[in-house]
Amino acid sequence: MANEVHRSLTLRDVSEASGVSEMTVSRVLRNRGDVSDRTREKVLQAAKELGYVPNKIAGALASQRVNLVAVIIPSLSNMVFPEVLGGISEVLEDTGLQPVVGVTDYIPEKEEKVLYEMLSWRPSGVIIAGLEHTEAAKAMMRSAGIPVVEIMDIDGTPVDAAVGISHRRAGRKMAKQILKAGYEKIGFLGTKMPLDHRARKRFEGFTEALAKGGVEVHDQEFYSGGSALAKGREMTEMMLNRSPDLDFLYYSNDMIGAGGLLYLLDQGIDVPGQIGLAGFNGVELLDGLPRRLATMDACRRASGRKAAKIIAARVAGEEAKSLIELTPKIDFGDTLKRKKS
Amino acid sequence: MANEVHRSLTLRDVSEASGVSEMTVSRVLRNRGDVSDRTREKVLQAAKELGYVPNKIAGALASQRVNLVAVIIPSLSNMVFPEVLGGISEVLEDTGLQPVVGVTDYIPEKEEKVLYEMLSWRPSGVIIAGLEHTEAAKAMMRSAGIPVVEIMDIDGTPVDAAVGISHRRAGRKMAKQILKAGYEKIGFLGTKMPLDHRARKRFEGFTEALAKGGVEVHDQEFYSGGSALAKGREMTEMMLNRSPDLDFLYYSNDMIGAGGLLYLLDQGIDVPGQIGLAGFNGVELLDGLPRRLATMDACRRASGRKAAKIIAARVAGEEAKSLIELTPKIDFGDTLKRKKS
DNA sequence: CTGAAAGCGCTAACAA
DNA sequence: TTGTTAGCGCTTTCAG
Repeated sequence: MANEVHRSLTLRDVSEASGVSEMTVSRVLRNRGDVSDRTREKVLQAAKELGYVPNKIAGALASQRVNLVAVIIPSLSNMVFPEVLGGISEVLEDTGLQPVVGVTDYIPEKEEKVLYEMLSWRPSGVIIAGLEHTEAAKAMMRSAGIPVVEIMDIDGTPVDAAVGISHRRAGRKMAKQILKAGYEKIGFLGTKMPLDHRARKRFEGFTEALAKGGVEVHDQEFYSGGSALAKGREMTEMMLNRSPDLDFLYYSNDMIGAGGLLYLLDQGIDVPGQIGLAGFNGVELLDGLPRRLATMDACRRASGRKAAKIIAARVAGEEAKSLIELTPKIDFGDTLKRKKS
Repeated sequence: MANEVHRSLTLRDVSEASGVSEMTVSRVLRNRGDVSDRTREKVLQAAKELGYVPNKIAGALASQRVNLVAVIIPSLSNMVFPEVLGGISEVLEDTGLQPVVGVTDYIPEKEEKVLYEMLSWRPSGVIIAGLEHTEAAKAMMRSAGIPVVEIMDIDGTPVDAAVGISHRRAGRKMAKQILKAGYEKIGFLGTKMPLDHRARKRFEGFTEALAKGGVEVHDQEFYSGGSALAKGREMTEMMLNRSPDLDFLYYSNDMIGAGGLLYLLDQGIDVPGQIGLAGFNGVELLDGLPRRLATMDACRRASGRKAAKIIAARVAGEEAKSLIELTPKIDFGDTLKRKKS
């Protein structure tokens, strides 16, 4: 007993214990087909007593069906992604599908590897962040023969379906509001991540719309690593020392924006009178700060939900819309003047 | 072509395309056994051209080996858990094992379900948060015949192996420091989560150590839902209105502690002179706040790493220590006096 | 170094 | 309502 090699229980064990054929046991355990109440009882009883756990590997191989949805995201520590995941889980919960998460750390090669790894388990669908992937990755997704939804961005060409906001448009929108409020000397602070395409697109849209208003970004600063809040503080200090005449700071995310806000408040600077601020994301996390940072919500939960719905529909053999643009709303918070000064 | 039903490529397709037996193709693709360079070339070439992705389901069924490790945690939005995951991934990365995450939302029944679901994929090991599980869950883990590591807590009896800190001891330790610094009227603020056993144990240890010093918790308050930062602010305000004579506030996590800190600073209260504060966790996220909150680090990354190492060792057939207690360090920050006042 | 045969544990399809 | 038969796509084992 003690030294016995471990062997999982099989249908056969349950079959023998209950005196019912393997096939019928299988039917009971899956709630498929008609089985008499008496037989069902016997089977359930035996399965429970033995502590039988079905082997999905064998099941999947035999049925050619896997109830898994591959979800591939850049990071878990960004807060953004857990929320997307929440939306996905919420919808998948009552479809019999299950999300399985893979993380890429914003590295295309890792994304490719993770994708390959996940596809080798033959999931029923893929939800993947962004529209930028290696050629090999795109090829894999195209030839996998399963629904693929790219989320959180729609500025580009999806492999199959896409759900998300236009970051370019988001950048433009914020720029317009800033100009409208009368700010003129604008600084930008962001992450040093050439591979964060969404941040890049926001920045592009932002500068483009400023340009249309005859304004250009006056100073900019990028960071990498470390605590975002602390970095926001430092960068803001550096930038204002260098360019004391700035009247607006646009941050590529709310965390560094919050750091900047705390710094300015420390310094006794009038926000948004003397300097206005805006971030991006709508992070609920920050709700308790002394002022609410102006921001724009990226529709994370909704993205997750809609993407999951597309997958679920397609898996069920239904048609589903394949391009959904969500519209982020600006939240002026307390750090962006609302009218021309 | 267009209406063709999708069928994944198989070893057989590669075999035919390369003119090499399926068996040899399999060997090449897994780097197993000796294969001549020429054959290898042909196979690799064919596989690449076809875009073959191996079917791990079939592979796992045939080999009775699955390179997956089930990781079961209460939540992804808690920040704590992504860090643990980081530690796990870091170690598993070079072992050929892959973490697969399941989330329980702190609900025992959901934990049981998630566990069942994951075990049905026959993973090579389980890493699960906490020591409290339903009887059924414990039974499943015991009879799965794979290594199981319970993490983030060691106050209890593990099913198999355990890695983590003693939350009871952590609570005691903080209480002692608070008393030592001379605080006497102490309030506690936490989450209303009867199922967060670790927070509960910290609280128990805390009150116990205070009692030894002849002090008891003077006031307490619990919250649920909402932004932790904002809640910390509100709760602190409420509590101080109710009990203005408090001289120390102990929070069950850093986020609400930070909210409290911001509130006190707003009010112009002298921290830590008039009121001292402490939280729990050592959240790097908060580094940019005006003051550093006193806290205690929960060794999250280390827990993940050690747990993964135990799994990896056991999977490799090696012995591995099965109870590892990590020791959290107090960080006094700027909100806890260091000597008797 | 390469190949053929036998199954992994389950389910689809059909038969009784 | 229940049982039988034949695989699913791969790897193990053993034979060349």
